[in-house]
Amino acid sequence: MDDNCTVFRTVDLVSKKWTMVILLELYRDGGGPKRYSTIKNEILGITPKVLSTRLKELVKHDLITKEIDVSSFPIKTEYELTEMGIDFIKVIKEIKEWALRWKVDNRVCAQLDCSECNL
Amino acid sequence: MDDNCTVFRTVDLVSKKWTMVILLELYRDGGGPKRYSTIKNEILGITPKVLSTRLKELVKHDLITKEIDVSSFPIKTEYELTEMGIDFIKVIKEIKEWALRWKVDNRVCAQLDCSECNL
DNA sequence: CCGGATCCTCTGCGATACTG
DNA sequence: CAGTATCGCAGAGGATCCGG
Repeated sequence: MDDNCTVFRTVDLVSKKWTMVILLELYRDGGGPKRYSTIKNEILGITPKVLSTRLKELVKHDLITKEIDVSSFPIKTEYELTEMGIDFIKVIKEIKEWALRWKVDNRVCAQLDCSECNL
Repeated sequence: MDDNCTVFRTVDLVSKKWTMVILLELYRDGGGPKRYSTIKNEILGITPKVLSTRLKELVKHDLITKEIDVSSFPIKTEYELTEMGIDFIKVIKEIKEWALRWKVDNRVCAQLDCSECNL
């Protein structure tokens, strides 16, 4: 198995730090377009540089789209999952199912069944 | 969403670099126990330090087991997926399915349907 | 020999400040 | 508001070394 393998390269892309969390955030609450600042404020602990970097990667690989509204002030940028990005959410759902089967070690998630994530 | 969320923390664990590739390698060829050197030689590009670190993490979180055979010479260590680890393979399979749906961009994988990964 | 540990380098991430 | 600039540190890459 080397970097000529599709799965290998895909894993390398999506398993970068914060990537799945960002995708999950864009999926929550119905999956509509979300602004940079909204994402940053919802994801606790992420820094602007990393968020910016990840968003660019995701746009480049067509998992999300970026729309800039220049007419408004202040400038409004919105990110949204593509069909391909939405389809990837099922992977994260699978991770959630697995985690709940094997690793439920805190009361909050056990009670809520991770409903906060809207998964 | 913060680090009190089970999904959040699980993603942080499994999305570390090389983790999924290692799990996949332990699943290939029937999923029997495999030696440190075998894993290192099969996964092109991984360094001994990172492999060692990831294996420890995976043992700690019960996704794999480590068995040391002191009686033999040279000493033989073998790693093997636990039931929990095997169950996680379905996540990686889901990633493969997704990759093949959206990202088949090289002939090798398109032809082989990633059969080299035994997925 | 095998299964790592060690040392060093270098990219990547975290934290804060700042700008078009 | 949506990022970039800068700095410091942790983690990954590369080579070598070492105990059993």
